[in-house]
Amino acid sequence: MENAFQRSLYSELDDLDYQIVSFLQDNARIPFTQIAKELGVTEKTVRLRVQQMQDDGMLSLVGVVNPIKAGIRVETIIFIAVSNTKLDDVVAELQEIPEVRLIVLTSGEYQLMTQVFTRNQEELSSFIMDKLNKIDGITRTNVIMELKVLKSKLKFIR
Amino acid sequence: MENAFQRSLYSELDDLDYQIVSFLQDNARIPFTQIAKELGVTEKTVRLRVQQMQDDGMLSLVGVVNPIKAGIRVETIIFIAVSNTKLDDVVAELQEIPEVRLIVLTSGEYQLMTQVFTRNQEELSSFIMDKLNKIDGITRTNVIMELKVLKSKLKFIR
DNA sequence: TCTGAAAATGTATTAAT
DNA sequence: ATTAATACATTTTCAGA
Repeated sequence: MENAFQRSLYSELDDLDYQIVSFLQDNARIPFTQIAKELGVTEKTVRLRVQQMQDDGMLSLVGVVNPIKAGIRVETIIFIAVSNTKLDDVVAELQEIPEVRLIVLTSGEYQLMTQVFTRNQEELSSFIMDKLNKIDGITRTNVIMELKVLKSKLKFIR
Repeated sequence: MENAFQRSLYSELDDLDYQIVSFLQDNARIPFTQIAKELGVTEKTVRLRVQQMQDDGMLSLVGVVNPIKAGIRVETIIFIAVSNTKLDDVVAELQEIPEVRLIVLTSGEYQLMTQVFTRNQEELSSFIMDKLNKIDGITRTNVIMELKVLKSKLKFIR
């Protein structure tokens, strides 16, 4: 019998993978048997595909905590310019700071973009004064407040 | 008998919630019975807490696809300045564009920060030329390439 | 806490490339 | 020859009361 789910030469995920993923994106704990029934394959097949995708690092099934609900009221983007010879050191220091959720090396006038979560303004100001400003090698920063998230498409669509 | 898991006055999540969450952050499909055994509570308690946290919007159990593995090779941050009267319209248009993963209203010289995912440079340039530049009301943009993610702490830690 | 129903797991087998 | 899908038996988990 013909297999309706052809694995593409060019994509790492085939039709079946995508369909399985689309269920799991909504609910990571949906029973494999239910996915299997909806897609007309066996539960074992679904389980195998999910396992493979996880092993390949394509798919993660994770619990995510809403930072707002967990008391994070202030989210900021801080761009950081660094003297070139100190970049590694600065990154190493930033990596140790819990308020720093994200560090990205970027093009443009600042080498680093960071996202910083704090419970309130006071925590932000003490982060900047007591931690950020004490790191050697930082030449300039640009603090941008996140006022409101207007769109967030976490789900991957082909 | 005293309850070892005190619900804090200041946090919406108590100790038990955090411990449950820390298991689910690693593996959203871990059996509740296993969490229960590790924490010395009943499976029912774990199930109830997870249900409550999900109902309250604190916790989501989701499948996440690694964009790199799914063919996304170019990630950019695009800051967008908009004439004030057109902000809503611009946001509405951006919301319809699939390459735009994230839109945040920000302080600073640009009102909007967006994150844009494309498969390659060509897709990025056609996004900018054919979509972004055709939106009425945008006065200035600043395109920043994400070169490398150096830290990404998705997990919430108290 | 208990219990039937549902789901997940493990093994062996078959099919496809 | 290797990889994936299926069938089925067993164990575990789930979701009520």
